[in-house]
Amino acid sequence: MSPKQKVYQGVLHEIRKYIDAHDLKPGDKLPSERELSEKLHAGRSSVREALRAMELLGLIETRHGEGTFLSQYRPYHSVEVLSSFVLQGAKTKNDLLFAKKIIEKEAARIAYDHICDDDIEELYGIVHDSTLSSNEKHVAFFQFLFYKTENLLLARVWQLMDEFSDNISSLSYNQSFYLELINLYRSNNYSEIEELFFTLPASE
Amino acid sequence: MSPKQKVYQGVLHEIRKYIDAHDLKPGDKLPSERELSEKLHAGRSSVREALRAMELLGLIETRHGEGTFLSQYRPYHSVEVLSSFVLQGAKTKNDLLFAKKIIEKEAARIAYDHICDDDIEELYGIVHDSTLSSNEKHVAFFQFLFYKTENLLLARVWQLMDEFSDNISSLSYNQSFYLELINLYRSNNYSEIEELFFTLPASE
DNA sequence: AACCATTAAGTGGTCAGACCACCTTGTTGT
DNA sequence: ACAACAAGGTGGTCTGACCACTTAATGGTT
Repeated sequence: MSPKQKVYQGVLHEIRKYIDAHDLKPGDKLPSERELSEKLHAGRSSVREALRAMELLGLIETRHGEGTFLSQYRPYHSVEVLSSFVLQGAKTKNDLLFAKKIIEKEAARIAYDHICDDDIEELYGIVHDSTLSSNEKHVAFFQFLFYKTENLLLARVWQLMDEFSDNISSLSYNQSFYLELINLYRSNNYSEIEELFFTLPASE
Repeated sequence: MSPKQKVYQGVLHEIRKYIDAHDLKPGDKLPSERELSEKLHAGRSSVREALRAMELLGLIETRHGEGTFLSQYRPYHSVEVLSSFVLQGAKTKNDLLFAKKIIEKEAARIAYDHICDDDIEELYGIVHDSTLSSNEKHVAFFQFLFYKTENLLLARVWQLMDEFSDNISSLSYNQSFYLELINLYRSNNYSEIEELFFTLPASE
């Protein structure tokens, strides 16, 4: 398939498979560098390149003399590094924001089938919570929606995109948007969700 | 300052300063690994650990035999890698397949606005290409659609999900599905795309 | 038996050197 | 003038060697 793939990328892939196969959770220990090197038929330096990259992304935590451990996913590692290299492409920025919007829209639609009156009240409360900033409301609002979709994968992907887009430009919608969506939920009006997202006026 | 900081992190910092000091822009060349190693008083492997991490973040691009270059900032790389590790936490088969289907659906809708008659012929050709397996057709079909959306990020995310779902169960639709979608394109019938995806009979 | 110091083994951190594969450039020979 | 070849620079990779740190086993002292 990809004969030109570098070794460290292959190692990365293998490590992922290992984690999957052994069902490792945050805090669990990974094999030692030497052991990985031997089992994957790769030099230790190549293994380290993969591990270092993972570390910078905040995926693993490494403790001198002890070993390498799976860490709770902490995005600030990578975000920190990325923001220190202030390089931006307008095209990619749009891609990201657009993709994010699409996922939000789908979440709103999927949640439609799982939402009850109490949930609607909860959403209403978020929108009117004066202790939250505009952006925090947005995150809380959709986090709840994603929770309702019961699709953890979509939620994770969205969360990821949100973290990255935060670094570029924090996006939220006008308050009227959220209220309008709530109204659609209340009035059992599924078909207009699509339209709402397409015509929405984004604030800043 | 940071006595316990690892060498590769220091190198990372120095490289950033170098870029800043020389006002390097995307496409510009960085010093060679050996040169960096010498000037920063670090081993070449340490320099490489830093560079590999940067590469995974999408900050640099490395070309064998030529050198290392600053790249346009693309979140894709990191999103890709991060997703691959986030995915295994939410590896419910249904979550994955469902999310994938949603993205495919959205791609089909977005492509709707960018597709011309020639493109439709191309799609038609893919579906009737007898040299392709059912799964290969699926990949080729949607790869073309994603290309038309001009959103590389979505394409990558989908590709990633496809790779993962491959391990679970290779999913493709009945041939009639593809033909039906093509028909919708031909007849300028946008509104039924949604329905097509929701009522489709999957054939593994 | 309980305790603490020592030791050994395992692990990450780092470096140096050696090849290889690839690209560019300049030289050579026709 | 042109094509073929050669050399040097660059990333890609591996090996082996230390070092620093942690943990667990060891063993002797109290």
